[in-house]
Amino acid sequence: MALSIYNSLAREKQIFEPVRPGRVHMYVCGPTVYNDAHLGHGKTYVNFDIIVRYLRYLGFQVLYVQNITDVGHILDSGEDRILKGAQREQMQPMQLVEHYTRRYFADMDRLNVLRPDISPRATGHIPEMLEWIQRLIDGGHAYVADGSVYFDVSSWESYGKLSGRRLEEAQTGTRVQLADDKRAPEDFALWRKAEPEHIMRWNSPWGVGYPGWHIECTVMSTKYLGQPFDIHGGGVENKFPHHESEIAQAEAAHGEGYARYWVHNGMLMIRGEEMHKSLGNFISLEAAFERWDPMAIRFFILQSHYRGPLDLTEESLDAAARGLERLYGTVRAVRRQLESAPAGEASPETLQMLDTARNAFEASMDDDFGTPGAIAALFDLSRATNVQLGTGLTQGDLMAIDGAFKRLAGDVLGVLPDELGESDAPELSRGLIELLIETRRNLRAARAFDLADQVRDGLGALGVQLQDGPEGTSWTIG
RNA sequence: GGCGACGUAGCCAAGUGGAUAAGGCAGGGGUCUGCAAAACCCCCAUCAUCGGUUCGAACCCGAUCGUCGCCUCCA
Repeated sequence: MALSIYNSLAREKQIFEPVRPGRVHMYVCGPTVYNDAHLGHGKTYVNFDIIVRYLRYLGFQVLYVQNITDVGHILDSGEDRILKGAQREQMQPMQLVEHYTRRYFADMDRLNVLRPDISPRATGHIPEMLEWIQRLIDGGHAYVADGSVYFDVSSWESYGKLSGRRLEEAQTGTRVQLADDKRAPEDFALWRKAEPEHIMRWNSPWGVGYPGWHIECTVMSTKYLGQPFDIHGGGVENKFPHHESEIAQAEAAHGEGYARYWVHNGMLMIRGEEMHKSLGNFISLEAAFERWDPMAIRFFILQSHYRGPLDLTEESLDAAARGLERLYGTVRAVRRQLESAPAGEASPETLQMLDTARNAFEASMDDDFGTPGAIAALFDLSRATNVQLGTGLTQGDLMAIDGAFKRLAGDVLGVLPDELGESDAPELSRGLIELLIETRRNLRAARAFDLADQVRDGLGALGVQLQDGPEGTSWTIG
């Protein structure tokens, strides 16, 4: 079955066909690094991480570019987030940017988000932006006004094709409240004249200034991925005006065909509302990690479809964490049993079971990266495996099952660490736990259940859970 | 006001025209166990409301109610 992707530009799912056979060039709008990353960033970059991972699983050679926005952007209010952040933290702008860039990557690492192949910074591409803007001016799609340069939206007929938004002619004749040199309110800035107090500034043919918000993505994606490239991703809230403007300025300079597939992911909600500092429901990833395992957060994100909104509550995250633990339980049991299993090849039944799971997993992923269905396939495999576990599986069987989990839950979904639980514990702890388990076994044999339970409860209070099975007692740290 | 998305069990969340509406969490009943946990088995929804289209709709169309997003920076 072929991979299909929902293309925002076409408003429908389409069979994915890369520009270059076997290769995928993909760009995703990155963060503005002026503050700590929050759960919303987590959702977005986990969503796109899955796309990259699955494309690689399918055998594509993926080149993944995600920018770092380190230029303060023009706000009509005159504020600039990076400058504000720098003032707040008593840092130079570039120092602030460096600080938060590092923290961003550290957070993403914990969520097991693979790093992009290229993380270009806006400030490193000013010359390319100047060139691009000049090309737009030369082509009659941009104009200079008092040291600033604006894209002339009226010069580009297909403006609005992504967002389905038509320009409101009603405003054209009215007086623009904002002190602007724009000819039309919908025109957007490519280059902005710097006020004297603006620290981040560069020389340009039009005077000292700084780049507009949309131009960096167009310039950097094209520079590293060519034009056209395959996939351009970002949050839905960027569809307009950001992505719409990107398309216009890209195609006005280089002709139709900027990015083939536009992929937008849904927002993360906190108890039904968008996360906002002003709403008091802002949760940084760092804070979330104190309460939940990063893997559980990742798993929670993947249990809903990337395109939909995801409503987060404490209960729903707790529920996801318990579900993930169920999957881990199976993998642990498989690995434990491997230590004492008889040699032998994987049986046809086992291979059949894995085939079924893999087919269901791929069918769901092929349908616009349906991670919820893929996870359901893993739960089905988990149950089937648990049933088989008591039937004398061979080393071949167990290795095949473990391999499937590693591939699907580990490589593709990224929710299965290489090591689970027990082996993480320091050697001394492991020795002590084993010793206590042995003692408890003797107590039980002597039918001294009170003392045996005391040992179990005591370990439980320390976070060590015991499970009695037909082949002895196993333990996990949770 | 304009554009758009959504409303599926106690909760989270798939499914978007066809035979019993995925999966997880929680809950109930069992099996196993000294007990517990884990695991396994069984049970738990007619898809916001109303009206259409169709042999057939949660899935298509219309209306209504409700929630949310974008239209200004935002992942």
